[in-house]
Amino acid sequence: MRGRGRRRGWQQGGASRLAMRFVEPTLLLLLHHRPAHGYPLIEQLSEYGLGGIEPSALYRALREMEDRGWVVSCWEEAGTLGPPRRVYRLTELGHEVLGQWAADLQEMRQMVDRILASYALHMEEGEGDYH
Amino acid sequence: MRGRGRRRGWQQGGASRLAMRFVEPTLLLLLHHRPAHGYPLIEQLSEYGLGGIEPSALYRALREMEDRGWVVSCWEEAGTLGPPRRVYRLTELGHEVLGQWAADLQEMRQMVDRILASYALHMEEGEGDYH
DNA sequence: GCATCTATATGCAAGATGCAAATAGCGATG
DNA sequence: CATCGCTATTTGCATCTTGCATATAGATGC
Repeated sequence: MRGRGRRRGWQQGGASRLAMRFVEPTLLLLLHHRPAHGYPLIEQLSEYGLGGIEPSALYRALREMEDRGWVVSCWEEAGTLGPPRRVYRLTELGHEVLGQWAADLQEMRQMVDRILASYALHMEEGEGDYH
Repeated sequence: MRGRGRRRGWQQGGASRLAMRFVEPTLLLLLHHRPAHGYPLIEQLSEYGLGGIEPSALYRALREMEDRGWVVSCWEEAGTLGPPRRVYRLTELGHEVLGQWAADLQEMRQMVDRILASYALHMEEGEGDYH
């Protein structure tokens, strides 16, 4: 993997910590789509705007999700392009958690919309002044 | 302040940590609207869906924003309903940071849209199954 | 053999968070 | 005036999270 998926734009400053919070639900979504091992998920996350995640953070997130019973893993020894792969698969519990995350993200989106609307309104009125 | 603004709904589990990330930009927005001290901001945050924030977390966030030069504070001794108030006011730098936050939140909103759209699509196709 | 890519894991310092508690001024009630 | 409840801010601390470096190691091509 080359220098692709570096962090840029919104993923800096306070927003970078914000981005990390979306790793968990996005992993659930990707694993809901199909079972996978960690390494390619790094690239897939960047397609969702989560580029540049630390590999260690990703692997730790997957292990923790397994501890919670949201996923289960097994080793794939043959046919890899390197060492064995730990392949994760969503459980029924993980499926439920994903559903809850989807609901939470919708509520969160409404909150963000409220913030942005309030900001836009105030910019319009105040012509971008500060006091 | 009575029992209002307790945490509920989306602000539980992983999403509660997510919510914390919006405290900083929301404070910038509220202080952009008008200068204020910490205590009433607790209630105002809950109007933006950030109810139940720990007072200590709020006060620490304000102090840190001051360390970074995004706000300045002064003491209001007279006319309070209790002890002196530390009143915060947005600086020009804070105004710029708020603008950056607004841009970041818009990008983040797009990311969430992509996640939710992908989830909805997959639910439609798979009838909510997991594999 | 050696470099490179694939693949996962650990260790640690620094930073963020939750919860409890300390401090203290003000107003109302008895 | 003693006390209660609300207003108001701060500190301490244990724990959790994060970023960064590093260890390990199989596969492939030169």
